[in-house]
Amino acid sequence: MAARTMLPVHAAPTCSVAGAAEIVGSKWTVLLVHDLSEGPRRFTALERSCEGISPRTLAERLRWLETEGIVVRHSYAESPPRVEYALTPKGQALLPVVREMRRFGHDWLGCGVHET
Amino acid sequence: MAARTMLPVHAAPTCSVAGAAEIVGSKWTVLLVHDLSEGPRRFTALERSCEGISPRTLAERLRWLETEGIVVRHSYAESPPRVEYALTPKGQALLPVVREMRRFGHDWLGCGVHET
DNA sequence: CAGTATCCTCAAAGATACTG
DNA sequence: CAGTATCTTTGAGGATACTG
Repeated sequence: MAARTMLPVHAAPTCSVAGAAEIVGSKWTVLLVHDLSEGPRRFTALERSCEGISPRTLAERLRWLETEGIVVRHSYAESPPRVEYALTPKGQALLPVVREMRRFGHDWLGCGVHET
Repeated sequence: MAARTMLPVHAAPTCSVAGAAEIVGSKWTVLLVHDLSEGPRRFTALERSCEGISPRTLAERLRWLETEGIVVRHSYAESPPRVEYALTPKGQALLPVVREMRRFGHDWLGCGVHET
């Protein structure tokens, strides 16, 4: 897919499925939620687990997820600086979707057998 | 989201979630599966229920879903011509994902309350 | 470490018109 | 009815380099 419009977000989609699709409709979004489901993660950790994402895209996605209320950013004024991202309750509400996606991938795409 | 690459499909994604995201990662795909979950539908019917999709895009999406084995096309040599699209077992396996998406949309996006 | 700043590519998909 | 043919826009997101 391509130039899908990822951002209208508050245009109140016609149906709940379409609304969820706006959010789920990105490989990165889903992957990030999946990663964060195991606990808070730092920028670099997410960068590593999302094979091939660029820092630009990662920062953008995280910012977007934050405005969607799916992720929270916690910044600790330490040295070296530490920032962690975590799921909000809304973000956690997305986990059943991710779970079913994983099941589907496992059952029908013949992959992910050994993964979490 | 935008110019997301929707088609690598057989590049065997790293994990099952990513694999499913390749499929679910389009508003249209999900909407079409959702529509077809109620039974076979004709081109024009799908065109109507997918508010705003162009015939070009619809035809393309359907073709893609067909090659993915998610949808079957049945063409009846009548006059006027009739073509119907239906979900395959693989396509039906996607329904739990759609169901969870709908639940999420309903619970957190405040929409879809009266819809199927 | 956790990002920004720039530049650029490229494919999804809209609009419109036409056809077997 | 069920699409195809063109043409064009658009914007996500990759690459790379730099910074508080």
